[in-house]
Amino acid sequence: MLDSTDRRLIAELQRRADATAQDLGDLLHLSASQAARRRARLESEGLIKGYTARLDPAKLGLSVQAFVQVQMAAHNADNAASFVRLVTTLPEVVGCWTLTGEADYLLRVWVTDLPALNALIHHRLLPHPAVSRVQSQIVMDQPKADSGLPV
Amino acid sequence: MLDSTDRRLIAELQRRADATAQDLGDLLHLSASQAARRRARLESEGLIKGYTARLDPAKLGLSVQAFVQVQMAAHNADNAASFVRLVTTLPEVVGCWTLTGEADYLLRVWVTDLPALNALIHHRLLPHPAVSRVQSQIVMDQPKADSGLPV
DNA sequence: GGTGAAATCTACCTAGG
DNA sequence: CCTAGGTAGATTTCACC
Repeated sequence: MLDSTDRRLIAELQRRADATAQDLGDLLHLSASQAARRRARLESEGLIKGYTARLDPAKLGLSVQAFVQVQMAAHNADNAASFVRLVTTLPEVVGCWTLTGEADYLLRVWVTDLPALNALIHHRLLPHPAVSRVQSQIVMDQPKADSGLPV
Repeated sequence: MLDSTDRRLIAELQRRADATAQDLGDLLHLSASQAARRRARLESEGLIKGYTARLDPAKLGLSVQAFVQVQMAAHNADNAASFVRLVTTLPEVVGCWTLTGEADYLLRVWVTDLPALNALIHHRLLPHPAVSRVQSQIVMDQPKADSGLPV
Protein backbone atom coordinates (compact mmCIF):
# COMPACT_ATOMS: atom_id res chain seq x y z
CA MET A 1 0.00 0.00 0.00
CA LEU A 2 3.04 2.29 0.23
CA ASP A 3 6.09 1.03 -1.60
CA SER A 4 9.60 2.44 -1.69
CA THR A 5 8.81 4.49 -4.78
CA ASP A 6 5.91 6.15 -2.95
CA ARG A 7 8.24 6.92 -0.07
CA ARG A 8 10.83 8.49 -2.34
CA LEU A 9 8.04 10.43 -4.03
CA ILE A 10 6.71 11.96 -0.82
CA ALA A 11 10.24 12.60 0.42
CA GLU A 12 10.86 14.65 -2.71
CA LEU A 13 7.52 16.45 -2.41
CA GLN A 14 8.42 17.48 1.13
CA ARG A 15 11.66 18.88 -0.26
CA ARG A 16 10.27 20.45 -3.42
CA ALA A 17 6.52 20.40 -3.83
CA ASP A 18 6.64 22.35 -7.09
CA ALA A 19 8.38 19.51 -8.89
CA THR A 20 6.54 18.67 -12.10
CA ALA A 21 5.36 15.16 -12.91
CA GLN A 22 8.25 15.01 -15.38
CA ASP A 23 10.76 15.96 -12.65
CA LEU A 24 9.37 13.29 -10.35
CA GLY A 25 9.39 10.73 -13.13
CA ASP A 26 13.04 11.41 -13.91
CA LEU A 27 13.94 11.06 -10.24
CA LEU A 28 12.02 7.82 -9.77
CA HIS A 29 12.79 6.35 -13.21
CA LEU A 30 9.12 6.49 -14.05
CA SER A 31 7.18 8.10 -16.87
CA ALA A 32 5.62 11.45 -16.12
CA SER A 33 2.15 9.96 -16.30
CA GLN A 34 2.97 7.25 -13.75
CA ALA A 35 4.56 9.76 -11.38
CA ALA A 36 1.50 12.01 -11.72
CA ARG A 37 -0.78 9.05 -11.07
CA ARG A 38 1.07 8.15 -7.88
CA ARG A 39 0.96 11.71 -6.67
CA ALA A 40 -2.78 11.93 -7.37
CA ARG A 41 -3.33 8.67 -5.47
CA LEU A 42 -1.36 9.88 -2.43
CA GLU A 43 -3.36 13.11 -2.47
CA SER A 44 -6.75 11.38 -2.71
CA GLU A 45 -5.78 8.92 0.03
CA GLY A 46 -5.09 11.91 2.26
CA LEU A 47 -1.48 10.99 2.87
CA ILE A 48 -0.61 14.28 1.20
CA LYS A 49 -2.88 16.75 2.97
CA GLY A 50 -1.86 19.79 0.97
CA TYR A 51 0.99 22.04 -0.02
CA THR A 52 2.43 25.08 1.74
CA ALA A 53 4.97 27.77 0.97
CA ARG A 54 8.13 27.89 3.07
CA LEU A 55 8.86 31.51 3.98
CA ASP A 56 11.97 33.28 5.20
CA PRO A 57 11.17 34.59 8.71
CA ALA A 58 13.90 37.23 8.58
CA LYS A 59 12.51 38.70 5.35
CA LEU A 60 9.14 39.04 7.12
CA GLY A 61 10.79 40.96 9.93
CA LEU A 62 10.48 38.02 12.33
CA SER A 63 13.76 37.92 14.20
CA VAL A 64 12.77 36.14 17.42
CA GLN A 65 11.58 32.58 17.70
CA ALA A 66 10.71 31.19 21.13
CA PHE A 67 9.13 28.30 22.95
CA VAL A 68 6.69 29.24 25.70
CA GLN A 69 5.58 26.82 28.39
CA VAL A 70 2.20 27.60 29.92
CA GLN A 71 0.79 26.09 33.12
CA MET A 72 -2.94 26.25 33.85
CA ALA A 73 -4.44 27.32 37.17
CA ALA A 74 -6.87 24.43 37.20
CA HIS A 75 -7.24 21.44 34.92
CA ASN A 76 -10.81 21.47 33.65
CA ALA A 77 -12.33 21.34 30.19
CA ASP A 78 -13.62 24.93 30.22
CA ASN A 79 -10.23 26.37 31.05
CA ALA A 80 -8.59 24.27 28.38
CA ALA A 81 -11.12 25.16 25.69
CA SER A 82 -10.92 28.83 26.51
CA PHE A 83 -7.12 28.85 26.40
CA VAL A 84 -7.01 26.92 23.15
CA ARG A 85 -9.45 29.44 21.65
CA LEU A 86 -7.10 32.24 22.68
CA VAL A 87 -4.07 30.50 21.26
CA THR A 88 -5.68 29.79 17.90
CA THR A 89 -6.49 33.48 17.47
CA LEU A 90 -2.90 34.58 18.06
CA PRO A 91 -1.03 34.51 14.75
CA GLU A 92 2.36 34.73 16.47
CA VAL A 93 1.69 31.33 18.00
CA VAL A 94 2.53 28.99 15.14
CA GLY A 95 2.22 25.75 17.10
CA CYS A 96 0.68 24.52 20.34
CA TRP A 97 1.12 21.13 21.97
CA THR A 98 0.02 19.53 25.20
CA LEU A 99 2.77 17.42 26.71
CA THR A 100 3.21 14.78 29.35
CA GLY A 101 4.87 16.20 32.45
CA GLU A 102 4.45 19.42 34.33
CA ALA A 103 3.98 22.09 31.68
CA ASP A 104 0.44 22.05 30.35
CA TYR A 105 1.07 23.67 26.98
CA LEU A 106 4.12 24.24 24.84
CA LEU A 107 3.79 27.09 22.35
CA ARG A 108 6.08 27.90 19.48
CA VAL A 109 6.02 31.58 18.63
CA TRP A 110 7.54 33.90 16.04
CA VAL A 111 7.72 37.61 16.82
CA THR A 112 9.43 40.68 15.41
CA ASP A 113 11.55 41.39 18.49
CA LEU A 114 11.93 40.81 22.22
CA PRO A 115 9.47 43.54 23.25
CA ALA A 116 6.85 41.83 21.10
CA LEU A 117 7.54 38.56 22.92
CA ASN A 118 7.11 40.29 26.27
CA ALA A 119 3.93 41.96 25.08
CA LEU A 120 2.55 38.63 23.95
CA ILE A 121 3.32 37.03 27.29
CA HIS A 122 2.19 39.87 29.55
CA HIS A 123 -0.73 41.27 27.58
CA ARG A 124 -2.12 38.14 25.92
CA LEU A 125 -1.19 35.00 27.82
CA LEU A 126 -0.84 35.98 31.48
CA PRO A 127 -4.11 37.99 31.63
CA HIS A 128 -6.06 34.89 30.67
CA PRO A 129 -7.85 33.69 33.84
CA ALA A 130 -6.91 30.04 33.34
CA VAL A 131 -3.18 30.72 33.02
CA SER A 132 -1.09 30.38 36.16
CA ARG A 133 2.51 30.45 35.00
CA VAL A 134 4.37 31.23 31.78
CA GLN A 135 8.01 30.50 31.02
CA SER A 136 9.68 31.36 27.73
CA GLN A 137 12.91 30.27 26.13
CA ILE A 138 14.33 32.10 23.14
CA VAL A 139 15.67 30.11 20.21
CA MET A 140 19.37 30.94 19.81
CA ASP A 141 20.04 28.71 16.82
CA GLN A 142 18.23 26.16 14.71
CA PRO A 143 20.77 23.49 13.68
CA LYS A 144 18.05 21.45 11.99
CA ALA A 145 15.20 23.40 10.48
CA ASP A 146 11.79 21.84 10.10
CA SER A 147 12.68 18.92 7.96
CA GLY A 148 9.76 16.90 6.77
CA LEU A 149 8.45 13.77 8.40
CA PRO A 150 10.62 10.67 8.14
CA VAL A 151 9.54 8.52 5.23
CA MET B 1 8.39 46.78 -0.51
CA LEU B 2 5.78 44.40 0.94
CA ASP B 3 2.25 45.73 0.75
CA SER B 4 -0.94 44.29 2.16
CA THR B 5 -1.65 42.45 -1.11
CA ASP B 6 1.72 40.71 -0.84
CA ARG B 7 0.89 39.74 2.72
CA ARG B 8 -2.44 38.28 1.75
CA LEU B 9 -0.75 36.47 -1.11
CA ILE B 10 1.85 34.76 1.07
CA ALA B 11 -0.78 34.01 3.71
CA GLU B 12 -2.77 32.17 1.08
CA LEU B 13 0.32 30.38 -0.25
CA GLN B 14 1.08 29.11 3.23
CA ARG B 15 -2.45 27.76 3.36
CA ARG B 16 -2.67 26.41 -0.17
CA ALA B 17 0.51 26.53 -2.21
CA ASP B 18 -1.10 24.78 -5.17
CA ALA B 19 -3.41 27.72 -5.83
CA THR B 20 -3.20 28.79 -9.45
CA ALA B 21 -2.43 32.34 -10.51
CA GLN B 22 -6.11 32.62 -11.41
CA ASP B 23 -7.16 31.50 -7.89
CA LEU B 24 -4.81 34.03 -6.33
CA GLY B 25 -6.00 36.75 -8.66
CA ASP B 26 -9.65 36.10 -7.76
CA LEU B 27 -8.79 36.22 -4.07
CA LEU B 28 -6.79 39.42 -4.33
CA HIS B 29 -9.00 41.12 -6.95
CA LEU B 30 -6.10 41.11 -9.38
CA SER B 31 -5.62 39.68 -12.83
CA ALA B 32 -3.97 36.28 -13.03
CA SER B 33 -0.92 37.81 -14.66
CA GLN B 34 -0.43 40.31 -11.83
CA ALA B 35 -0.87 37.62 -9.18
CA ALA B 36 1.67 35.44 -11.00
CA ARG B 37 4.07 38.37 -11.24
CA ARG B 38 3.82 39.08 -7.53
CA ARG B 39 4.40 35.43 -6.70
CA ALA B 40 7.42 35.29 -9.01
CA ARG B 41 8.82 38.43 -7.37
CA LEU B 42 8.41 37.02 -3.86
CA GLU B 43 10.12 33.82 -4.96
CA SER B 44 13.06 35.59 -6.59
CA GLU B 45 13.47 37.86 -3.55
CA GLY B 46 13.80 34.73 -1.42
CA LEU B 47 10.84 35.58 0.77
CA ILE B 48 9.26 32.39 -0.53
CA LYS B 49 12.04 29.84 -0.10
CA GLY B 50 10.17 26.95 -1.63
CA TYR B 51 7.15 24.71 -1.38
CA THR B 52 6.60 21.56 0.64
CA ALA B 53 3.94 18.89 0.93
CA ARG B 54 2.06 18.55 4.20
CA LEU B 55 1.77 14.87 5.10
CA ASP B 56 -0.51 12.97 7.45
CA PRO B 57 1.74 11.45 10.14
CA ALA B 58 -0.81 8.77 11.08
CA LYS B 59 -1.00 7.56 7.47
CA LEU B 60 2.79 7.16 7.53
CA GLY B 61 2.57 5.00 10.65
CA LEU B 62 3.91 7.79 12.86
CA SER B 63 1.79 7.71 16.01
CA VAL B 64 4.15 9.31 18.55
CA GLN B 65 5.39 12.86 18.50
CA ALA B 66 7.70 14.03 21.26
CA PHE B 67 9.97 16.83 22.37
CA VAL B 68 13.38 15.76 23.67
CA GLN B 69 15.61 18.03 25.74
CA VAL B 70 19.31 17.19 25.54
CA GLN B 71 22.01 18.52 27.86
CA MET B 72 25.66 18.37 26.87
CA ALA B 73 28.45 17.11 29.09
CA ALA B 74 30.71 20.02 28.20
CA HIS B 75 30.09 23.14 26.18
CA ASN B 76 32.69 23.27 23.47
CA ALA B 77 32.51 23.64 19.71
CA ASP B 78 33.65 20.09 18.92
CA ASN B 79 30.95 18.54 21.07
CA ALA B 80 28.32 20.76 19.57
CA ALA B 81 29.36 20.10 15.98
CA SER B 82 29.50 16.37 16.56
CA PHE B 83 26.06 16.30 18.15
CA VAL B 84 24.53 18.44 15.42
CA ARG B 85 26.01 16.07 12.85
CA LEU B 86 24.33 13.16 14.63
CA VAL B 87 21.00 14.95 14.82
CA THR B 88 20.96 15.90 11.15
CA THR B 89 21.44 12.25 10.18
CA LEU B 90 18.47 11.07 12.25
CA PRO B 91 15.34 11.33 10.12
CA GLU B 92 13.04 10.94 13.15
CA VAL B 93 14.38 14.25 14.44
CA VAL B 94 12.40 16.76 12.40
CA GLY B 95 13.60 19.85 14.22
CA CYS B 96 16.44 20.89 16.51
CA TRP B 97 16.81 24.16 18.39
CA THR B 98 19.28 25.58 20.88
CA LEU B 99 17.51 27.56 23.58
CA THR B 100 18.34 30.02 26.30
CA GLY B 101 18.21 28.37 29.71
CA GLU B 102 19.39 25.04 31.00
CA ALA B 103 18.54 22.55 28.27
CA ASP B 104 21.13 22.73 25.50
CA TYR B 105 19.04 21.32 22.67
CA LEU B 106 15.36 20.85 22.08
CA LEU B 107 14.53 18.16 19.54
CA ARG B 108 11.17 17.51 17.95
CA VAL B 109 10.80 13.88 16.92
CA TRP B 110 8.24 11.72 15.13
CA VAL B 111 8.38 7.94 15.67
CA THR B 112 6.18 4.95 14.98
CA ASP B 113 5.64 4.01 18.62
CA LEU B 114 6.96 4.35 22.16
CA PRO B 115 9.60 1.60 21.83
CA ALA B 116 10.98 3.49 18.84
CA LEU B 117 11.23 6.63 20.96
CA ASN B 118 13.08 4.70 23.67
CA ALA B 119 15.36 3.14 21.09
CA LEU B 120 16.15 6.58 19.67
CA ILE B 121 16.99 7.94 23.08
CA HIS B 122 18.96 4.99 24.44
CA HIS B 123 20.69 3.77 21.27
CA ARG B 124 21.23 7.00 19.38
CA LEU B 125 21.28 9.99 21.68
CA LEU B 126 22.58 8.77 25.04
CA PRO B 127 25.55 6.79 23.61
CA HIS B 128 26.91 10.00 22.07
CA PRO B 129 29.95 11.00 24.17
CA ALA B 130 28.93 14.66 24.38
CA VAL B 131 25.45 13.95 25.71
CA SER B 132 24.99 14.05 29.45
CA ARG B 133 21.22 14.03 30.03
CA VAL B 134 18.12 13.41 27.95
CA GLN B 135 14.55 14.16 28.95
CA SER B 136 11.57 13.46 26.69
CA GLN B 137 7.97 14.62 26.75
CA ILE B 138 5.34 12.96 24.61
CA VAL B 139 2.86 15.10 22.71
CA MET B 140 -0.64 14.25 23.94
CA ASP B 141 -2.52 16.63 21.72
CA GLN B 142 -1.81 19.37 19.19
CA PRO B 143 -4.49 22.06 19.58
CA LYS B 144 -2.79 24.24 16.98
CA ALA B 145 -0.93 22.43 14.24
CA ASP B 146 1.99 24.07 12.48
CA SER B 147 0.27 27.10 11.14
CA GLY B 148 2.38 29.25 8.90
CA LEU B 149 4.34 32.28 9.99
CA PRO B 150 2.35 35.37 10.90
CA VAL B 151 2.09 37.72 7.96
C1' DG C 1 3.48 3.71 -20.62
C1' DG C 2 1.76 6.97 -24.09
C1' DT C 3 -1.21 10.71 -26.25
C1' DG C 4 -3.99 14.80 -27.12
C1' DA C 5 -7.15 18.23 -25.32
C1' DA C 6 -7.53 21.51 -21.70
C1' DA C 7 -5.55 24.17 -18.24
C1' DT C 8 -1.77 26.80 -16.68
C1' DC C 9 2.38 29.37 -16.76
C1' DT C 10 5.48 32.81 -18.61
C1' DA C 11 7.34 36.30 -21.42
C1' DC C 12 6.00 40.06 -23.88
C1' DC C 13 2.92 43.81 -25.21
C1' DT C 14 -0.21 47.75 -24.42
C1' DA C 15 -2.73 51.13 -21.54
C1' DG C 16 -3.20 54.34 -17.68
C1' DG C 17 -1.53 57.09 -13.73
C1' DC D 1 8.72 55.38 -15.16
C1' DC D 2 6.12 52.13 -12.75
C1' DT D 3 2.17 49.19 -12.14
C1' DA D 4 -1.96 46.75 -13.96
C1' DG D 5 -4.37 43.90 -17.49
C1' DG D 6 -4.22 41.18 -21.68
C1' DT D 7 -2.43 37.75 -25.08
C1' DA D 8 0.17 34.08 -27.52
C1' DG D 9 3.46 30.47 -27.29
C1' DA D 10 5.42 27.03 -24.29
C1' DT D 11 4.74 23.94 -20.62
C1' DT D 12 2.17 20.94 -17.74
C1' DT D 13 -1.66 18.38 -16.32
C1' DC D 14 -5.24 15.03 -16.85
C1' DA D 15 -8.56 11.85 -18.85
C1' DC D 16 -8.45 8.35 -21.89
C1' DC D 17 -6.32 4.65 -24.82
